[in-house]
Amino acid sequence: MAEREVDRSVSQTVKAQLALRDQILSGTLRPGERISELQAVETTGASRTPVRMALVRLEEEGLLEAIPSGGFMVKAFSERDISDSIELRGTLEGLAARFAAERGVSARELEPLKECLAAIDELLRQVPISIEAFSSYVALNARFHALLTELSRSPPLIRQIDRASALPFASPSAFVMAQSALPEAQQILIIGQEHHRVVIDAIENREGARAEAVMREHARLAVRNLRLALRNRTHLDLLPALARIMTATD
Amino acid sequence: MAEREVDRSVSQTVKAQLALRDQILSGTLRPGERISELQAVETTGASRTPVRMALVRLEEEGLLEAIPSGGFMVKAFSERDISDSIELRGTLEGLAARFAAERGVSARELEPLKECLAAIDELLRQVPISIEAFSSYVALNARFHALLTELSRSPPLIRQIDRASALPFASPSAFVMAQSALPEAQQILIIGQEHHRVVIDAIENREGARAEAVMREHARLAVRNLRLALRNRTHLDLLPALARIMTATD
DNA sequence: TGTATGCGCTATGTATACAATAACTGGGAG
DNA sequence: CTCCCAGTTATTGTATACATAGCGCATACA
Repeated sequence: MAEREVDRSVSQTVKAQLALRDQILSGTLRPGERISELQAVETTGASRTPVRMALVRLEEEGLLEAIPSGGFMVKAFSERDISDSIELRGTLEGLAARFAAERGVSARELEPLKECLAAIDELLRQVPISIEAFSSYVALNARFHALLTELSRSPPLIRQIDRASALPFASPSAFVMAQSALPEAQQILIIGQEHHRVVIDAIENREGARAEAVMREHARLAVRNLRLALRNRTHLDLLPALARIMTATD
Repeated sequence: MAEREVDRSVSQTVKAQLALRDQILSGTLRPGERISELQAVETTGASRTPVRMALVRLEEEGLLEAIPSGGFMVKAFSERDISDSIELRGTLEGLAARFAAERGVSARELEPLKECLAAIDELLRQVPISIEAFSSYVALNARFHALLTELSRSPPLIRQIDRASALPFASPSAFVMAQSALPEAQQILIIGQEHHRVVIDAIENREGARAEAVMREHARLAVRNLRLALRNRTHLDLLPALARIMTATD
């Protein structure tokens, strides 16, 4: 190669990891397919060492599976896998909410959460919600969940929640995306927002069990709606990454 | 090097990973200490590439922390980190028990669990329990937890529980070890066994909420006893790995 | 004497060469 | 015609060489 002008500001490992993840989520690499290191080297521009590091990280992340005889393949997920992953994240977020409530949170710490809540309230006043408002909602919702997780002040728990959310279909955003495919989207967003409101109230009043319960309910709502959305196969194109990765027959 | 007679049956990466983990847990590498790749190459016998792979995996596992400027250091844990990790695992195992109960488990699948239960019952008939019986108990207890996890039939959940148990102090065995330091060890083992009995009963009767609740109680018992054991600093030498890794001041 | 700057060394990130194994293909025999 | 074995090829696992960035120490100047 002549163009040895690599960008040193970000490591080749990270670049390869991002590029490969993108290839998986965009469908360039299909589930079950073995990933050729050589091919990955060509498409990512990095050399074999950083590519291999990226592959290991993606395996730990859950997007790849190690092949016993060597190498990696793209993992395939069933509908059950996906709903379990959402429920799993909800359970962990429930624990985070409980920790926050039991350990106490200052008003100052709760402020960003309340701002998020208010911003979403504002968006939901529109009927029907616009496309732009919807993408704002997705961002705000992700922020709300991240802030809530932080409130637990438990590094091990935060770490696990991050890991559980790494799978694209288990992230809070995926939850909202799935909802968007349904005709009842607006109502669902409103219910979700009510859950957010209750969890803040529970944390403020140091009601651990209630905070936990509502977050778990929040996740179950997501699971229910995901199932509904998947029944309407016509809506699947709204969830392209999901449709591509969900090929296992359960 | 002249002795180029490496064992090809297990990869150098795995060997390096095991060796480094052992060095961390045995205290050769101390928390906060930067891990030198060169030194790791010398002590493990593998070359830099597998050593680096092992370091990445140990980071994902949670034993190491990446240093922004490059390289890895041994992570330090606080008492809070450790009790949170145990509660975290208990929460996940609770979800596994719930899944098993709700989704139904055949008598044949439950059989190994019941055998485990009976074997532990047998051990606990000894008063006081002997050292050999105690190590059998540790093994049987770990097996019980692993079997229970499997019953959830949820690969994503099983994966997360394995990850949560990877940290040495969060594994079911650590729980028992911590207990062993207490004068009331025998009683605690009996209570733990009662939890095991109840969770099987709940799964058999498809009582998801009860199965979940008892597993969470099981974890809280572990947390409580760990705290008690840590109060008795004289007992800390019974938990050497724990004492070494737990240096963060919280 | 203290601080700042520059030089050198060491350790990490990256690239590539080499070795070994697993898969595939072609040919031969039953 | 099919199945099995062997050879070849391609791909992964491992080792090492090279480049670069960061860190420390020493020296010089204020």
